[in-house]
Amino acid sequence: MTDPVKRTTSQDVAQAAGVSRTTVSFVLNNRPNHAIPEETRQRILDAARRLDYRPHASARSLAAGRSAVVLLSLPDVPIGAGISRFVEELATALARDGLTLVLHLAGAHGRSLPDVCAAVDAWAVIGFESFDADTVQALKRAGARVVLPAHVHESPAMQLIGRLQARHLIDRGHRRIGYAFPAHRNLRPMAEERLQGVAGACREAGLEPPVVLTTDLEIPGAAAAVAQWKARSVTGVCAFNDETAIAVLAGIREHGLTAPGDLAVIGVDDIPTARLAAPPLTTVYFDLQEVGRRRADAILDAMAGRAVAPSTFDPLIVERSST
Amino acid sequence: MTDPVKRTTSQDVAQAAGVSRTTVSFVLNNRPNHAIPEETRQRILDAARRLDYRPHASARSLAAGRSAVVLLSLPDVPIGAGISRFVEELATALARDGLTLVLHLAGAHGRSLPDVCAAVDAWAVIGFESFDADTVQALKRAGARVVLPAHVHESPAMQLIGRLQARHLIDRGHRRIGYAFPAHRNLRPMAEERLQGVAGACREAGLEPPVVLTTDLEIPGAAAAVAQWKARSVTGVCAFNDETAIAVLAGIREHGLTAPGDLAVIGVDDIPTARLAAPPLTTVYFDLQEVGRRRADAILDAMAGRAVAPSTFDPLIVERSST
DNA sequence: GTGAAAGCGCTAACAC
DNA sequence: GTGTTAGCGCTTTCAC
Repeated sequence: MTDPVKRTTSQDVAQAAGVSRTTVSFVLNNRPNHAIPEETRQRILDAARRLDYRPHASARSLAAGRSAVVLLSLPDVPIGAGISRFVEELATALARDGLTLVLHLAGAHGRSLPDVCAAVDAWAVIGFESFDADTVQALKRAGARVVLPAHVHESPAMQLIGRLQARHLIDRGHRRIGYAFPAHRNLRPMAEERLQGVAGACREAGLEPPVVLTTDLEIPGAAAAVAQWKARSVTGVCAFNDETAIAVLAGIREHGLTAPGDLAVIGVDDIPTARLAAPPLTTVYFDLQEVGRRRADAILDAMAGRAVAPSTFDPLIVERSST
Repeated sequence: MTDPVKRTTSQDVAQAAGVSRTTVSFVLNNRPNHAIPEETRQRILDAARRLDYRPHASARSLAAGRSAVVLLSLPDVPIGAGISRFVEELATALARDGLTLVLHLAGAHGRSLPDVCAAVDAWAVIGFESFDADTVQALKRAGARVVLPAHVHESPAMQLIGRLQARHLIDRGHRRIGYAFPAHRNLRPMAEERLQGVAGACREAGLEPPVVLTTDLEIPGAAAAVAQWKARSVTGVCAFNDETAIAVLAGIREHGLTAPGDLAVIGVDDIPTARLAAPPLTTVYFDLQEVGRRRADAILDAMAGRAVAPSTFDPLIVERSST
């Protein structure tokens, strides 16, 4: 279990190739300045492969003064296919530059992000949400050289989603909009942003502000919200996400009503069960994979000291029968 | 961006406390042998706190010959609340022993697990599924000192889930059982295990083997499966998970039929939308948080060279109206 | 083109 | 009790 399994060191490779460790280092990191003859290069590469040599990460980062680890902080919310693809894309892009991505699940009781950052000696830390200034400072003190939010959940993008939802409803003639706010507290900040977008769209269309009601993921709660919306003549509701939207749909059925006739509802995320809802749920979809790709570029830019391109975002309405 | 922000070193702390680096090291790692006077101890601790000193992880693990990083490999499947809690629990337990947990999302294109293991210089690697012998070897070569599967998705546990589902149906008088197999290929191995359990329960009850049909997450596919089951006089189906079960439910509605009268269905996971389905879905729930806690103990045992306690598992039926 | 040598920040014998 | 010292495995400057 704790057997000290002798690691193969660059010394071993050097010996096997009949050169010095310096030369091995040069070849393996292909340093441009030192023109090493192809013959020697191959000999070293071969030896390394034969011995299954892996540079010791700690030693390497200690000496080089920079690690090759990038840490992504994920919020404590369900990780669906979208985020998975985002992570995948990011990991792949970073791998192309020799960087390795690891994840941290931001949770109440776990280790703090700066702690984790220090523990893995991360060179860059990416957040799915923006970090506040204190966190950024703490991360830098913990050794992170570049810190940046993923921007995915940043205001403009998040607001755009709400805006899109509301506009979809308004375009279909709804004049009184409801908003189904999530009960889960980790979701609040994101929800606030989206709600801003909905409110903005209503304002621009000359409508009253949305009737916002917190909706948990239980039928009774959802049914109560539906009753309220009906009482206040809301005809269409934007839900924070698909789960909340599905709860609203369940609330509608509970009253013996139907969507979209009695109340239209639109979600966000296009989770797999959205299309299986009764009725199939109209929702906003956005390609997190694409976002991941762009984020990776931004990180690479930041790491190279180049200017970071602002991130963009193209959410899309998937129209089904709930609206 | 790449500003070299001088790190505070143990030297700085030593200086501030007026002692040598050795003493600092002893105090901070509270080495038992060297009885250091409380007064000095406090002075050093204070200095460290004041300077916000964090030992450089790479240097530390290089010198100590062991890192404090534990890597958890997560399968490329949606990470729901269950797995999140498992991770939380694990991270918390490990943190109590000074260990830091980071995650790797096993995906097709990302970096391989041994690569990640080497990159973060992980001391232990935990898998959500069992690793094959080759992987274990590769991980050890990559520097992992203890490698162990999380056992969560191991055969006995997974089979138990299927068994439980089938038994629930059989107890309610169903004599012909169907199995809704997931279309997603990453889910196959786990699904095979669960199906084994269902088949076992049928066998024991003297029933014919379950009618297994692959069911994707679209209404047409699910409706087709439902038609088949009806044609083959299946009256109850065990679905691989709740999403698949919800698809089956949608398929049932598509035919103008109802659950459980025309076809009963039972899922696994108790996802939030399970209770919002039409009708609310009966499902198997298991407390991954509890599993995480036990796994953490096992890891600590393994790391301390103690015998690893076998993991156990207590899935539970959440009965709602779909059965 | 290749190698010798000096660290990176820390730990842990071993001396005092 | 505390400090001195020798590395851990690697990178990198500078000399050959």
